[in-house]
Amino acid sequence: MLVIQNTLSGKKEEFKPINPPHVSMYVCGPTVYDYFHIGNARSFLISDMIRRYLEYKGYNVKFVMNLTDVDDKIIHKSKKENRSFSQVADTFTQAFFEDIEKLKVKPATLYPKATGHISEIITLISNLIDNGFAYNIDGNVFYNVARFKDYGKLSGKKTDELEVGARIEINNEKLNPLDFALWKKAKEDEPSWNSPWGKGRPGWHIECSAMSCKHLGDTFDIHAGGSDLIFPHHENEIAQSEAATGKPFVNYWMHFGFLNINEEKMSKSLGNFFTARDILAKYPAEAIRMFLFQTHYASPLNFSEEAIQAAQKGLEKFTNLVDKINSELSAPSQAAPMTDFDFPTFYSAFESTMDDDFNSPKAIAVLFDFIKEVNRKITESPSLNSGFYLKTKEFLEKTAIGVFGITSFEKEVPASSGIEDKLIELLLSIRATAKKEKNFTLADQIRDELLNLGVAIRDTKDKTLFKKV
RNA sequence: GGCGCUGUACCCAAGCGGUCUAAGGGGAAGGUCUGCAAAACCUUUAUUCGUCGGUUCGAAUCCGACCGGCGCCUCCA
Repeated sequence: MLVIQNTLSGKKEEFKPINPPHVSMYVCGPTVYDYFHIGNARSFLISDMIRRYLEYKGYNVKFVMNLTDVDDKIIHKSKKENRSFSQVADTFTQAFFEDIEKLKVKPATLYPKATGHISEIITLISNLIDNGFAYNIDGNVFYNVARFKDYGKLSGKKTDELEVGARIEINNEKLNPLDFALWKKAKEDEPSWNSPWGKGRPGWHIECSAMSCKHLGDTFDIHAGGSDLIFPHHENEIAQSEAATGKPFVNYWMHFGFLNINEEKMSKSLGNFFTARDILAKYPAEAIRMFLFQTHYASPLNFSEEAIQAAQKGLEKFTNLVDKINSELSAPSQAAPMTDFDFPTFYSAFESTMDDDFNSPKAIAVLFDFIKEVNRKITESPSLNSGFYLKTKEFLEKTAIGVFGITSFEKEVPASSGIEDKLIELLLSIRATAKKEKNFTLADQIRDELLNLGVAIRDTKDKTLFKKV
């Protein structure tokens, strides 16, 4: 039984999709005004992991991630760089897709864009005005928070208390400082669309209501995002959607902890960030994923290169076993008796852990236990039935690869594979001869100098493996 | 000011009232294997969970106070 910590109730609840085996899931995606940073990446990777685990469970997941491609930051950047807002958005949309692919994120079912849904947005705003939940003041349309009695139910905020502490610049046009823009009247040199209220563009929150409704329906299963979106963004989405449809908007709200740096939230405005690109240039996607999944999604996580390196080191246990399996399966031995190994226990340990609100750190601990147990078998008996290796491979494919994407059975083909690998093989065969002749000085010299060149080698019984480091 | 999260070994981190004399990873130390390495395996590395009280037969887990860290209330994943 899968349970999910639901922000709406503040409790763990059993997950019951509206229409099983289908699951509808919406995650707030990027505003495409810059490269995303590793903190943003955390959200993308956590939602990827959640989606993958739901699929592991047999659900058919419709996973929608929006792209905010018109907004103040994009406009600001376009003015600064003297480009059109759509050029800026296109550039960083493309960069977004490049980066998530490198991070081995499984593509969402749909990536709807705000600018592709202007008519849906206008229809939704009209609906809200007609029902008295919104008002138009000189081409600016605002949501009337006071009209929505459940306002604050997600974030636990009370409207009267908010007003007290609010440092919002008071906009006299609004009836209430908490009211937020649904439609922003066009200014000079700003992108705009025609609407019943004149030229303008959508406010930030309305796009998510419009797009999630269009692609997932009035009520859907899971809506997720970073904790900083709880208020006001998700609170406002609820207000908009539920006022418009009269139905519950979302059944399960999930919120992710921040990625901190020096114990402070990583953010663009603080300037204390690393882009995912920068990190990907130094570390493989698997190491980044491992680093992130070794902490529970809702907890804050402090970023440090040491931590990524520790994760990468731990990952070697996976790759070493994968290499071993690959080499065993390339020369299968059916002869040995079938190995006695309790796969079902590991599957159920993995599942019961992940079923508990996606406890990935504990699930990864299960995987390490599994690896240790497999290695112990291998150590005990020199020759094992290939069926054992096949089942081991299948386990890793379903869990470590299918859910976490932290290793792979496919060999990465390096760009310069041709002659380079052949030269290494040549050196290794010379070294093998040297070893046979007990010329260990030469053998060690070859090993040391290969290592200096970034090639680590490892002798096994019948052959020598190498990998580039 | 309001609301919320958090403090576990050298570092990261799970733990959701009893199986905790507390998983897992990194690091460190010793051993087996190996020509030597590497990998793998074995052993060791918190009688203790920020501090002090309380509830309970029983608490890292619940309650209170205090100390420290963070976040939201304004764009932010």
